[in-house]
Amino acid sequence: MAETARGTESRYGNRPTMKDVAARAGVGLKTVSRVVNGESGVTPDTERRVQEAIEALGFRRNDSARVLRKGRTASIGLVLEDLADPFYGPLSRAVEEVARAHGALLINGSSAEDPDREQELALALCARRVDGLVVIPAGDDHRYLEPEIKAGVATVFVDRPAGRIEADTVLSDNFGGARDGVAHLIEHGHRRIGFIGDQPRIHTAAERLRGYRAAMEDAGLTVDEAWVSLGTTDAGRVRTAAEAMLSGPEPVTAIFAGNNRVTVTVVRVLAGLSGPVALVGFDDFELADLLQPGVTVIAQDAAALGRTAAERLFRRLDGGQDVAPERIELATRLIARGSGEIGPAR
Amino acid sequence: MAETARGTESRYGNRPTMKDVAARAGVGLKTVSRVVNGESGVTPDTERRVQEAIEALGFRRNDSARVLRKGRTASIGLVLEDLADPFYGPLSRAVEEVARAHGALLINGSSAEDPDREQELALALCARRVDGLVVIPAGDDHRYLEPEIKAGVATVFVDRPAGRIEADTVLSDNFGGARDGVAHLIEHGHRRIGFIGDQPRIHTAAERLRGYRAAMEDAGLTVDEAWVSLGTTDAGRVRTAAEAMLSGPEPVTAIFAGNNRVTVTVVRVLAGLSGPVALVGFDDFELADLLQPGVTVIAQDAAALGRTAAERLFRRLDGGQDVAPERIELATRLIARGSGEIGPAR
DNA sequence: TCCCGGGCTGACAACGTTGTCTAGGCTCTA
DNA sequence: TAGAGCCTAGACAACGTTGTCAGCCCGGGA
Repeated sequence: MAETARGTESRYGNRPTMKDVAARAGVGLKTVSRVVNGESGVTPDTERRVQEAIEALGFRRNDSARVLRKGRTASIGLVLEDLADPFYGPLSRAVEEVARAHGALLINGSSAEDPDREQELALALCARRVDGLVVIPAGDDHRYLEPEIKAGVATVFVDRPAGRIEADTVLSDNFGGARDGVAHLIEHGHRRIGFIGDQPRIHTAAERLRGYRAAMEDAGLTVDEAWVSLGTTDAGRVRTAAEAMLSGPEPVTAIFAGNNRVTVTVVRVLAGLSGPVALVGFDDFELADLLQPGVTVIAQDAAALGRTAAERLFRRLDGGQDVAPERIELATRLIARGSGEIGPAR
Repeated sequence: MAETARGTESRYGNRPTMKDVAARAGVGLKTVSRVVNGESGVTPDTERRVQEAIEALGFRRNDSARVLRKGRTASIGLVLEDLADPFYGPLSRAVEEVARAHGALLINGSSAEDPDREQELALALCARRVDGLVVIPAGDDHRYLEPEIKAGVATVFVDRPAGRIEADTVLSDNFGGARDGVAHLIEHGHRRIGFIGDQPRIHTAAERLRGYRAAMEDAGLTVDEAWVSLGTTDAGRVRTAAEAMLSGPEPVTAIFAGNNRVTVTVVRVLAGLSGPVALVGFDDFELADLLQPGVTVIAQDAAALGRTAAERLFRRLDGGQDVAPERIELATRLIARGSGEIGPAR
């Protein structure tokens, strides 16, 4: 009825652009841009007219176009193993907080521990032109990221080191933590100690196993290979492994569990047993203190890992493109709660 | 030394574009586009030349530009309360899986239970032109999303309903679940039952309280307002509340905990007590079965909430823009483990 | 009165990609 | 052998925004 000549004023699925706003406010395109971005040099009266048009049309700036023009997306990517794993929640959250403090958005995805999926995800994030990337590696060859890093994508690896490329890395002291945990069991009189861990191709698993062996060796103990079990961390596999090393003529009297999932399964197995078996687990978990007995753990600080990595990333973005890659290792902490202090049955 | 006339071949921070690839391969721009997108109509020989140029330059398509041209981003946003909360991990993961199945990327952010931050985040996601939005509301007024929804952003609310707008919503049966849980305690002989919940402005908290009151009323019991405590779910507040209702001349003999964080804190309080107090908590949590006694809970299926919401969202994106908003309510399930079956002390 | 300077404003190109359209070369058939 | 038809390839505009630059208008000083 009124002026229909104006064009596509917000047809369904057809969002208004600055051009529409400009037309409606009777100003130039660039003036709208100035108002939207809070730049100076616009008369209060003009600004008001533009604001009204924005309001009326429900305009929102298209950041894709903006990114295209400006080159930076103000977003970073996070590739982790599984968001549903309680270890990664706090880590992810910490990264997000740092990103937020730098005005960036976090895009994340789960690799499900699959190297191909990790690569697919990381490259998809690069295609969105994230400014930086935090990666918890699933694979062990990251040369596919080389062109991206060279092109300026700040990249930091967390929890596990990058494979076959130089890059910033933030790790926990997996070796030292495991060694301390096993030493703790040895101190309490154990000689036959089992180790149940994740697949050996995973760096953390390998390091923790190394720590186990080192502690045993330091104490002059020989490891019976029947005490060592590596593989997936699903409950069935872990249960079988635990039951195997707890039975037989020379059963282990203590178990070192290689990560939180393993620990929980082992707790369940031990709960069905009569005799006392000692347990120390890598990774702390909620309620560990409320179990009977409380579960002694090697705690790593997931939030600190995330925070450290993200801060490193933004330091690189804020100028320091050419600093040499660094490897940062965070200490672990033994939290004694009882399960590690059980002496061996005689 | 050789041909420098070619231009900016991948200067640091200056990524190669299709134009660069085209120049290097000696073909037209559009041909590169065809190869990159796997379109047909390119000679094997030409394709090989282009692939080599891509490889050599480390080219990767700029999705920002692509999005700008095509209109769809193949990404959806998730606004939730806190990624570090174990309840949201599986939910987020479920949304991600559905998104992945539809070839979309998930961008998520935490509102930290702050309505302003929720709005800021949701609108930032809209500015990135996500195709859809899954929101776990922190605020109770979502009219700010109206222009976005009208413009075609498929939006689904989860866990709590949208405020003051019509939109798809996926909820648990908070009222029914709480009523069942409290009825369970009443069945086991309790008459004085406490309720510790989240802030009443949060929909789930209000519904659960309503369920509590309904169960009490159904059983002909009067609620002493000293038994009801609502507020933040930090451990200090909850501990104080629990201790208050457990002391005095007429202490409660059972507690219904309004969510997982409350439950855990209450478990800790009860662990320090001598007398038996019954407990039922809303939300299941890992290891609930391993505590002594096992904790009886009302379980909701976080993954199903996320999956249902995401599927609804994509159904809307894949054509059904104009279906009327729907409210889907998922059933809860009482899992009896012992703590709810304790009879009242006499 | 004229000129100069400063403050607002808008025209225009560019960012990197994709859709459309046209040109050219080839094969196949009559 | 000529024409039709198909297949490959490239030129060009457009997506929505921002940086650059030039023009306009107004007030003040000479």
